[in-house]
Amino acid sequence: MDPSIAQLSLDHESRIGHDDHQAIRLWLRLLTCTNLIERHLRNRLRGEFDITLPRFDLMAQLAREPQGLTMGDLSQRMMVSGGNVSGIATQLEKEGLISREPVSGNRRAFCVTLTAAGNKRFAEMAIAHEGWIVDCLGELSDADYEHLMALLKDIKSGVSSIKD
Amino acid sequence: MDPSIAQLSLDHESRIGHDDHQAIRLWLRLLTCTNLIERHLRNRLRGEFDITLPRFDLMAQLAREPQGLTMGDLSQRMMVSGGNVSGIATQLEKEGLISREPVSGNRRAFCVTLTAAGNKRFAEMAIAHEGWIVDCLGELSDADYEHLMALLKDIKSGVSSIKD
DNA sequence: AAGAAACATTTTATGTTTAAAATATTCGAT
DNA sequence: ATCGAATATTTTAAACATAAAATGTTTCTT
Repeated sequence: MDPSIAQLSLDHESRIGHDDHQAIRLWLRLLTCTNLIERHLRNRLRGEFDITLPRFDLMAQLAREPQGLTMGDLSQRMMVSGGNVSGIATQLEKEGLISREPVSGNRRAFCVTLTAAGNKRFAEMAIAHEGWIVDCLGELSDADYEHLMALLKDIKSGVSSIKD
Repeated sequence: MDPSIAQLSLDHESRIGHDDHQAIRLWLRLLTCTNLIERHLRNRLRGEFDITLPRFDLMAQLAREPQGLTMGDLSQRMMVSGGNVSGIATQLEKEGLISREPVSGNRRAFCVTLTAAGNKRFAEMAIAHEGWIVDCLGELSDADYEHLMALLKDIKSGVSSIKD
């Protein structure tokens, strides 16, 4: 086979060589799947709602907590740095989708909530978003869903237990 | 249960509500697993070799193609934009790990290859890198590996077939 | 009550990533 | 031969991400 043509696959698995190990192959496949889906969601959110995935994620957290969350709560739940949340919140605030108000009794913290406009907008987006995910993952049988969830749970707890 | 305490999990799955659908739960777990592993690899590469994951990925592509790749090849294989590859390559070139040379017969393209120093450095990193991945994924049985690979393959081909 | 430590957030500096514009080259169809 | 389309790359602007420093607040210890 012509070596210049042999390796034209377009994803991360193109990185593997024939004698690499099982774990690397699995990792690259996992990475490819996640990246493909994430990119799809990003493009859809951008194209249909003119919003980025991080902004959507922040709104999703707030949608589940009508009483609001502090910046620190958001940072923890989104697993990103506080500075990052600060920047994303600033933009959503500028668009009128969230509000940041002082917390009575703790002048360090802010209580972040969806505005009425933010709630309305998120409700529209959430329906579409769920549909896109079903498009990506909906072909699996119930048994496959369960098995995949279980395997990923094992991986997640394993990785979480690794110290830096 | 106190609702203010009920949802303190620290990952993307904190986003799910009790009546959300299967597909969303699976997607969030997939995302969490990938992000945890990716973050771990990033931190390790930074801490032990002072290199970023994208730079490592670019070198990994070149390591498999000793005759070199064009910028466009790299963009396709790494599944990132050309501008991105351009920036990453500029940095690696400055560090003396890759070289960009004109292609005879096509003055638009550049042939990118690992330098001798790049090859040596990559060989060291690749061994450590594989070890880290085994640390993250090594607890799975052979049967689980195979099953997970198969499930992810189905997802990958399904997502790939979705048009933008 | 005073000082130290911990907390909550923002700012700054640096780096990654993308889309889109700009530049330059090659190819193809008249 | 030349005009236009396609190709290959770089540059630019905007968003995202982190770590570290800065700011202000609260709590703990003495």
